[in-house]
Amino acid sequence: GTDGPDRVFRALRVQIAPDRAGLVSGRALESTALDSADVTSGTDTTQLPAQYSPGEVETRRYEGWVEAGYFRADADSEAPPFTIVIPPPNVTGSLHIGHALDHTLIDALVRRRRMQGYNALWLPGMDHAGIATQNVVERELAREGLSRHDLGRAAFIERVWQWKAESGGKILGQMRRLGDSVDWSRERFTMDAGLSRAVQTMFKRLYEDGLIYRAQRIINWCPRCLTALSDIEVEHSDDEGELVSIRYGEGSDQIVVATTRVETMLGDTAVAVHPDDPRYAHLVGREIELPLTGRRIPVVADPHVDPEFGTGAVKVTPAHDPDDFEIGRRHDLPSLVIMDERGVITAGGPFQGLDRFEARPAVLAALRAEGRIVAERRPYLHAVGHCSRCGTTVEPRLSLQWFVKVEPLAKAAGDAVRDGRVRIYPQEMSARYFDWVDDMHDWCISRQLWWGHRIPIWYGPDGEVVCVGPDDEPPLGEGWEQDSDVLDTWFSSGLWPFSTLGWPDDTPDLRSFYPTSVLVTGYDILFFWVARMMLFGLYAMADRGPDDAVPFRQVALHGLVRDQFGKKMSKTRGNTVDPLDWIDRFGADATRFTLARGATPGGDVAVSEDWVAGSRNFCNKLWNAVRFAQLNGAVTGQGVRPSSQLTAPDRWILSRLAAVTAEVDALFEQFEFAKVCDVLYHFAWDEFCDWYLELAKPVLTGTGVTGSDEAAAHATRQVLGEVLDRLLRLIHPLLPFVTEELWTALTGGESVVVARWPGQTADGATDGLPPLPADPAAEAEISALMRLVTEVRRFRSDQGLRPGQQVPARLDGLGATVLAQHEGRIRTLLRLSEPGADFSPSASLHAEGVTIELDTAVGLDVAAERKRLTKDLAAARADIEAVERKLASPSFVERAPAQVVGKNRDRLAAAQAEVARLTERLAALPADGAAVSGTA
RNA sequence: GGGCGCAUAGCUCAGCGGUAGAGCACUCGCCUUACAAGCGAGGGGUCGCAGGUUCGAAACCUGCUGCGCCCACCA
Repeated sequence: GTDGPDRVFRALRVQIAPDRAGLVSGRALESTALDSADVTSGTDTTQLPAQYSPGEVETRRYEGWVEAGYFRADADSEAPPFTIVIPPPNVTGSLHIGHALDHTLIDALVRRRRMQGYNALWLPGMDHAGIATQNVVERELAREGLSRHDLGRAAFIERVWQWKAESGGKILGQMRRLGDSVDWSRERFTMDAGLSRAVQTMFKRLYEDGLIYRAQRIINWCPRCLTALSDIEVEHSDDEGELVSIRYGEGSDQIVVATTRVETMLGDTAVAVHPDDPRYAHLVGREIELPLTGRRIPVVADPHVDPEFGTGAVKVTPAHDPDDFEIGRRHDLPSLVIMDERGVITAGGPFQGLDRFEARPAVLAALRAEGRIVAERRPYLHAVGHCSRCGTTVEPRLSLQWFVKVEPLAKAAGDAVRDGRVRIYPQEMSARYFDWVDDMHDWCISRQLWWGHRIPIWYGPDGEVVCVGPDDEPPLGEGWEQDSDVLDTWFSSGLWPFSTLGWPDDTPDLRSFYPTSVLVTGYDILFFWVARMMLFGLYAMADRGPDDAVPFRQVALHGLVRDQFGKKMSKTRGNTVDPLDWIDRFGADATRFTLARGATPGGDVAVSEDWVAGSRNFCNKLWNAVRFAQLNGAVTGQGVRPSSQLTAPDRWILSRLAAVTAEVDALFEQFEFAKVCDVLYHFAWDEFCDWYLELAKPVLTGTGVTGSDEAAAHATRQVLGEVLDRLLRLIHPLLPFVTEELWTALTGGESVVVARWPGQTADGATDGLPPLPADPAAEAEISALMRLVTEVRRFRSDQGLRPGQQVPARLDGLGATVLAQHEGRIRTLLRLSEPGADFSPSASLHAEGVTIELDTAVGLDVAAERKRLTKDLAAARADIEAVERKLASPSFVERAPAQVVGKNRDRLAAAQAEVARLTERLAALPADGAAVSGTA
């Protein structure tokens, strides 16, 4: 009573029938026995389909893995830990293609470590994303004609939780589709009770250490979101504005100031000039008239003013400009607030109630009417800050906020990278990190929002301020009230590497899995998130000592996903990609491979549908390689015979696989995902499929092989099985689904997810796979064979001969040797069925290589051949010239490494031989057309 | 305004001191009994420009040009 796909599965195993393969694993036999009905239904119908269909496989496999508990880490394990915490996606929406990239890379790292025998934990979770989520839900409410104030704080928060349940569920579903091997038993959310405890604990510690303080400051304010923003939540862009010069004062007491924000003049409380500026020395200390207001304001001298810029005089608006605020402090000026939290003028008078952008032209007009405008420059490009969430122009605003005193924390965060306790990949990116960490302003952490961690501060009726820890009782009684603000969402994300493991409690998870191993994320949140985790991790976990307090040992940064033209993806551009769409149409593996394949360290990834199709084709290639292996009775689990009993192609492919395995290991350690993909892709496709399988065919089918003996065939079946077995394991971290489907079918093993990695294993893991023998001799032999075959094919193609048509060739030197050893294989590769004839070793063995002889009697094209030979000759001559020039230089011979000189000598000899051979062949060619007689 | 990075085949990119590479696209020939989502062969690049260092430069240095990105309180 099973469904179709399962049948295909068992059928696969049936293919490894004992009579074909000789031996087969017990599991495969069991499977065979389970469903004898299918076995008898005939081999033709029970073969693997010719194409891989990911859809059904992926969901079935994923659920199977979760049920089997493969992704669950064990805090009591003896094995060395490997931990990655997910960069928690915002609950605001769904995962985009950038997440898919991030998850693909993380998953590949985690899966490899798991196979290597590490106690691997990938901890999943999500971020409550304070302002972003609140905005989304508020927008939703707005569609119902409601505002959050209509609901009230408690009901609104309830509503956000509801929203989180839906949206969060969607995200988790997407992660399953991607194949993320996360430990679902450890899923976290930044607003969980446990994490809230961590937030409160952290706040209290910082507060008690004097690292959190409350102060009246000019902060970035979003008049739309109605909250403070931190510096990094402000995005600057060069916007068109106007630079207006206004005359303040009258007669000899006049001074001209320039501003881009005319309307703020209503709040001016001084004019500042440079102390050494002779032009205005006489005015310093005097009061002049401020237009439109009837107020008189002082002229002060402040070194901040640049006498070179504009008129050298600055209007000072302490309540609405951070610089001016500082000047105001230095000169004890009053701060006059002329705007409310929505950016509406509250200064009274004719401008009362105007929005800041309406007030600007209105004030300008009024000034002009009084003849106060000296000059106007427009358009005037200058940097303007915008809210990173909604794009609204940020308004500097004087208000009472909570801040983290960053300096001591940032110093430690910088040092951890400087002295190598945390390594950033690629290293060049650490420069950016230092730029920021070494020059960080205090961090404004209070937000005037409802969705988030409430600031754990209570104010008493008599001005008392009490910080309430998670285990403290909040002060009760008349007049006590909790601060109404919430914390910046990055406050809780900064705790993520340890709050998720149980901190502040000393849990087994925290002991086992902290510090985490690698942090994988896009360079775009290096400042937002990575730096904050460094700040907080080093502080909170300081009792572990400097080495183990770090939140992660390595930071692997990747880039942004871009479209096929390298353009940034954006909704307005309409070039965004939904990862689910690609997964539906091409499969999760193809989607993952496409992303991984472009992932150079720190580099952006350009993708398009064509590339995904290419990756899908690769999956299909693997599928068919296994199909081939099945049909030919590949054997796994037996290892391979000693080299002396193997054919050259067998030894060659094993040797190559050994090299590839080592290469892949080294590349993974450097987070060179693109190269890992490249190496595996070319090994699997070019070397294994295009050459090895073709070479194995005659052995396996017993045709065309000298002696065609069964022992050799069995040895090759073992090699075929062994190579595919290991290859699938190597690719599994990148293509988890196909490899699982194929590996279990091929080997009868339980799951490749928990199969042992073919390369390096964790310290203490004793059951690694034995290393494969390197065999340089076999590699040389087979590459000679490849050259020979390629040369003949090229000739055939040049001459327009049909495949399989006899080629009149003479083999010299190595060519002859290769042919003598591999004639059967070569005949198969060249589709030459008849033995002997025009294709045989020649008696003339004057040099290495192949000589193809034109037989005009059968109508071969002399002109084409002459063209080819001439071209090759020119290339060879150019080569000689270049190398000779090099070798003629005494300084080259003296100074270049001996190896390089030797290589060049070899190259020269080879090129000279080539020229001789080509010259001879050219001379031997009949005149064009002349020899083609009527007898052809 | 400051800092960083990039300019290599039609497109996207790798190579970063010793014979110019990949994928896709393109041309030609093939339904070869694993795969036409395939097989075989091929064309295509004075490595942005100008100097310099070196026996040797796509790679190192300088300048220029053209693009990105990050940071930023110059009114």
